[in-house]
Amino acid sequence: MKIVTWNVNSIKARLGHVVDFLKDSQPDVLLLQETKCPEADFPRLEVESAGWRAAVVGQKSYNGVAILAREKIEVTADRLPGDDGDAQSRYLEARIGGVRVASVYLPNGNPIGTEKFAYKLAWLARLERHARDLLASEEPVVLGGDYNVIPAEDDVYDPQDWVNDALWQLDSRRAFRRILWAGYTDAFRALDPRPHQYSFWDYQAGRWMRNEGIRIDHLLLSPAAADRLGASGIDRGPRGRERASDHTPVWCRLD
DNA sequence: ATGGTAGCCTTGCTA
Repeated sequence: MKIVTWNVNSIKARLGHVVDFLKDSQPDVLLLQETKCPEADFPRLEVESAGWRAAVVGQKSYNGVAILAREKIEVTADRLPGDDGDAQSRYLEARIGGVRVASVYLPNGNPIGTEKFAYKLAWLARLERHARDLLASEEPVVLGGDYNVIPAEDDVYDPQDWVNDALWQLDSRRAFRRILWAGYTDAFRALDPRPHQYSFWDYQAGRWMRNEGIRIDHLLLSPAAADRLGASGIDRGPRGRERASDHTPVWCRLD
C-alpha cells in the first residue's frame, strides 16, 4: 500500500497537478492539506473520474484536508478530539484497507509569542493524546501531513534563518518528538539518513532554485505500520512544475 | 537586504 502526503496549497489552483500526480504515481492513499475550500467546492468529480474516492473536510479560504483512496474510505473522525471550540479544518481520519490513516495540517504558529503559537502547541498536545489513543487499536496507523515542525538541524538548509520561527522553536520540536517517543516512526528518516532532504521550499527568495528548503511534511507510523514499512521517499517532481505548490509529496510503502 | 511570492476573492490575511 503506497501512502502519500502532500500540502497542495489550494486544490482548485493545483487540480491539474493533483490529477497528473495520481496517474503518474498511482498512490493507494493520497493525504492532502491546505485544500482551501468548503466541502461543497472540492472538485470531487475530477478526482473520481481519475479513479479515486474522496473524503473531505474544508472551510472557506484557509486550511482544509482530504483523503483520496482507491479503496473504500470509512471515515473515523472529521476533527481532532480534545477541543470542541476548534473550528479549523485540520484533521481527517479514516480506515482504508485495514489501515488507519489521517490527513493532518498543523497550525503554522507564527509569529511566536502570540496566541497563534499557543494554539500550535495546544494542537500538538492534542495530537499526541489522540496518537496515543490510536495505539490501543489493533490496526496499523499512519498519521501523515504538514506538521509545520522542522525535526532536526539536518532538516533545514540553515537553522539561523529560522531561530525566530515557530517551525524551529524548541517547544515545537519537543512536542513533535513526544509523538515519536509515544511509539511512532518518521517513515522517511527511518530509511534515509541523508541530511538536507526537503519537502518545502518557500516561494520567496529563490529558495527552490537554490535548494534551500525544510522538511516539515511527515508520515508517522505506529509500530504495527512501521513493521510493514518497505520503502519511503520524497518526490521532488511536482515542486519543479510551473505554478507548483510550495510543498512536494512525501511517500511510503507498507508491504 | 525586515525584502521576496502565492492564494485567497481581499484591498489585508495567512503562509
